[in-house]
Amino acid sequence: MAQKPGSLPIGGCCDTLALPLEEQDVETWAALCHALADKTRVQLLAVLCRYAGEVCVCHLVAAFPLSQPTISHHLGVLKSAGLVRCKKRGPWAYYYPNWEAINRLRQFIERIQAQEVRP
Amino acid sequence: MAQKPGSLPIGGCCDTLALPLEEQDVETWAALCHALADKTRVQLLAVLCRYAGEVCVCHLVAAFPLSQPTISHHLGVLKSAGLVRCKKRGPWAYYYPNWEAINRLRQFIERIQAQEVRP
DNA sequence: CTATTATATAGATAGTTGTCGATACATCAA
DNA sequence: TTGATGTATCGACAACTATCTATATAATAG
Repeated sequence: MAQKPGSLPIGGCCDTLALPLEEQDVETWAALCHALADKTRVQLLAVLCRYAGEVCVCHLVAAFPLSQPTISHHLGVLKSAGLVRCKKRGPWAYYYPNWEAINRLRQFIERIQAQEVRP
Repeated sequence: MAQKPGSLPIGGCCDTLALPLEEQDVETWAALCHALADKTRVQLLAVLCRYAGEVCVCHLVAAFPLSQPTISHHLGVLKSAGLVRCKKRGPWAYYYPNWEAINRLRQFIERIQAQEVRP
């Protein structure tokens, strides 16, 4: 078969394609994206950021056309990913964004974007 | 039951919690995150960005411990989400990042982050 | 044309996830 | 204590997904 025309000098010297990201980073970023891979959770995080400080779960349940257990589930997913935290006061639970995790997500995008070669 | 202590003046005037994001934006961002909600796809996008221009699929298949159809599947998911594009030259397929979509993802994070109140 | 190679698609399967109703747990009022 | 309310958990089910093998499609070499 023909010599590949666009055959890249991959890595500059060899034919082996190096994976740029370390396993742990891949794990972290995939987990963060996974937590935001659902429309309800994207909107939930946006609400928490918009009304940060804290938002009571009962308000969230009222704002979404979903059952209370489902909202609780989505909040749990966001919390497991570290994107939000919560504290309980009396019988109420208040969720709020974890800006550090959100920042990690932005750094991921920026690291990817840093590879772009602009004209 | 007791008056809620942390009861927020949500929205400033009423008890209804407004959803900050429009349906279409939520859809877009969830779809982008969904495409990156998998370790293999995160690494794939990183590789494509690192070696942009273009990367031949056969190199990708060689670099990952997964079957060729599985790599093809993941590239298809990234392509459906608009994060990458591809062109065929002869029998080879070359994938490359779509920086515009990656930028949309960064704008999402930034819009979320813009709500943060710094001390 | 035939054989070979690169890639995509199809089909199957095990595992995951979003959703709900039912229920348990915790907190507070009375 | 009893009842009411806010929240989390459980169990179930349908839908989706990551992966594989097998196969189809496309392009090129001989």
